[in-house]
Amino acid sequence: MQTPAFHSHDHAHCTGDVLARADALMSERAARLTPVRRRVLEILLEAHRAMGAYDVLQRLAAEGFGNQPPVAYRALDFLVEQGLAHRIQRLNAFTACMHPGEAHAPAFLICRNCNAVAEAPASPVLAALEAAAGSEGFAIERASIEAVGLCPSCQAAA
Amino acid sequence: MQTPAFHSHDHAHCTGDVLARADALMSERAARLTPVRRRVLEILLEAHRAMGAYDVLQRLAAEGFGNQPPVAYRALDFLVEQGLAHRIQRLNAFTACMHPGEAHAPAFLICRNCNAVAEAPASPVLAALEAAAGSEGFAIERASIEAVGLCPSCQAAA
DNA sequence: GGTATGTATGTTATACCATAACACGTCAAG
DNA sequence: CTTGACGTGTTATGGTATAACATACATACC
Repeated sequence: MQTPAFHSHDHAHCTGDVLARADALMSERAARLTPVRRRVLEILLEAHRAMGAYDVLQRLAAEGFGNQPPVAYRALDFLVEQGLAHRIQRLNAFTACMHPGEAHAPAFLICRNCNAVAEAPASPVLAALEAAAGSEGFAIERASIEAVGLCPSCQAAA
Repeated sequence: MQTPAFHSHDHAHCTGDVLARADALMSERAARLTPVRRRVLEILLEAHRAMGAYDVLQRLAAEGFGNQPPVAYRALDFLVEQGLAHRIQRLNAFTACMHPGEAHAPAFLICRNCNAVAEAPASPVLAALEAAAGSEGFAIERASIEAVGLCPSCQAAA
């Protein structure tokens, strides 16, 4: 599977697909995809774009879950730890991972016009970064690679 | 000049050197390195690590400058625009650029133990990222590449 | 079944990060 | 000497994130 990218796609299908794989992954590990956590993942998948913690929280509260920040942050942190979601530093926001389970070093392409976020294949990027870090004697544990620019649609519009 | 890295170095020298080059750059352009801005740059250089805006503000206030957040943020934003400082998204913090003027795509190595931050040469990383983005039709304007891990000293200590 | 233990959720309170909007001062151009 | 651009100071507010504690729920073990 290539990256989901900015192009149109069968959204219901990709959402269901990811959820199913999330369930499978959580059984494999000893992790529990509780109602709040599952719902947060669904919300992220439905939105299909980066959402702030407080946006997620609002949705949760409207559905009878707790309405205090920690409720959202805990679920989001869990999803990030489990590789089911990613945090976009640049936007102080979160987005569902579109191919959970696969080992992947995420690189994000953020459109500054429409705010869409795509995951790009980042292995070569990571390799280059490892090389640069290695020559400094630095041991990388996690990396975040985020690019801001214009997605294809917004380039066309301009 | 290679990256400053995590190793010991003549700190007074690198600070003075960068300041001198900042002055030169500001004359070239039509930009003004006013007292507040210059002082903020000095503070960042002296600290030689990432500092939050409020940390900088505290220092400024103690020296008779304004003590409200915008004072710090405006100076910091100016320095970032001019390429004299960088924002570290991961830390909500700022750090002085160690080689201003030189075209450079910054990649940051952040030690999770001692919080030191080094700039690593990122051209290859950037190239790989451009390639990945290009295949999606995405046009990169700015990128932030940040790695969290352990610096050499903290690896040795562990 | 009952109970202990760990984990998840809910809630209060607070800390931290960032910017909008307006007032005042200064300096150079006209 | 006035106008306009820019920089700084200040008030107020908005957005992001977490510490700390209380409660509930699940599972495993007796």
